[in-house]
Amino acid sequence: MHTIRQGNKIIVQDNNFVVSKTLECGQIFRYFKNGEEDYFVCSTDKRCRVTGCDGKIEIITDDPDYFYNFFDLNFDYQRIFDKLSAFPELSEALDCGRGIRILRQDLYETIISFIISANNNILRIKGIIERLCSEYGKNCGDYFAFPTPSDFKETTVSDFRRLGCGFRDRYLYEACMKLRDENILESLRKAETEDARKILYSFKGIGPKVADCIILFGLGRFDTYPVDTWIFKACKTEELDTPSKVMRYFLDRYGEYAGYAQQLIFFKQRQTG
DNA sequence: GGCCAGGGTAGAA
DNA sequence: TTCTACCATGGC
Repeated sequence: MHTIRQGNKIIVQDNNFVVSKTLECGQIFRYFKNGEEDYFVCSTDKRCRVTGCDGKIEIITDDPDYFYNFFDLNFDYQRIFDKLSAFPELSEALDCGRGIRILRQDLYETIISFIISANNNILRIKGIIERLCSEYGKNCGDYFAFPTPSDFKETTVSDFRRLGCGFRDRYLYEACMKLRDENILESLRKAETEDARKILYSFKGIGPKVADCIILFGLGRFDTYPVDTWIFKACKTEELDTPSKVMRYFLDRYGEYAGYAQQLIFFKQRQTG
């Protein structure tokens, strides 16, 4: 992998980076397709345009430092492919999902987004988040920022309901209150993964699956294995007949790369049913 | 018109 | 600790 920075542009030469797979694998909801391998991506109050394929990607943005970290461009995924190739059951998922990078998303934005994701589908999650941004986020010209905790200061439970959040309305209201205390985010960043799970379980609306998504996408840790309906369908056996058994088994099997293996399986399962 | 979606909570057993 | 009913909403 090789990256070149030129002003407001980052050029990435990497055969293990496919823009469409990275954005459409369910880890992020604020992306907008312009055309083939051509997207706008929003995170917090920042935005970039990502284009390109065949090993050459261009990222155009006013904040190259932010998106260099966001796309985790110091990290070479070849290492993970080599490690996971040792597991024969992953060979198809590795072929299918090659090119997915795990984005280093903003922790607070990830917490809110994945509370919304519970028992929901990706299309609707995107719609809810866009309505939250346009109603409460800062106007940045031709897009809206993700609302900060203080932007939500006067948002009521019924406001969340009105914007289509459903039964998650009170979870979001309470989470916004808690997250106005910056110390929680710092505690999460400093905590060991198992302790981070416990902190996240103290939020109403966050259980095992959502917590592991937040730790994977918001803290960038791969010692996670979020089990949603797709993963459960793909992984269940006679012995592994509950989500918690699936989670424990594959956390142990794939270890420090479990989160990435999970993402490959999720992607393949959604492609092929 | 039921079924399903990046599930979780509360209460019961 | 594990089982069950229930929770809003929109696309299919």
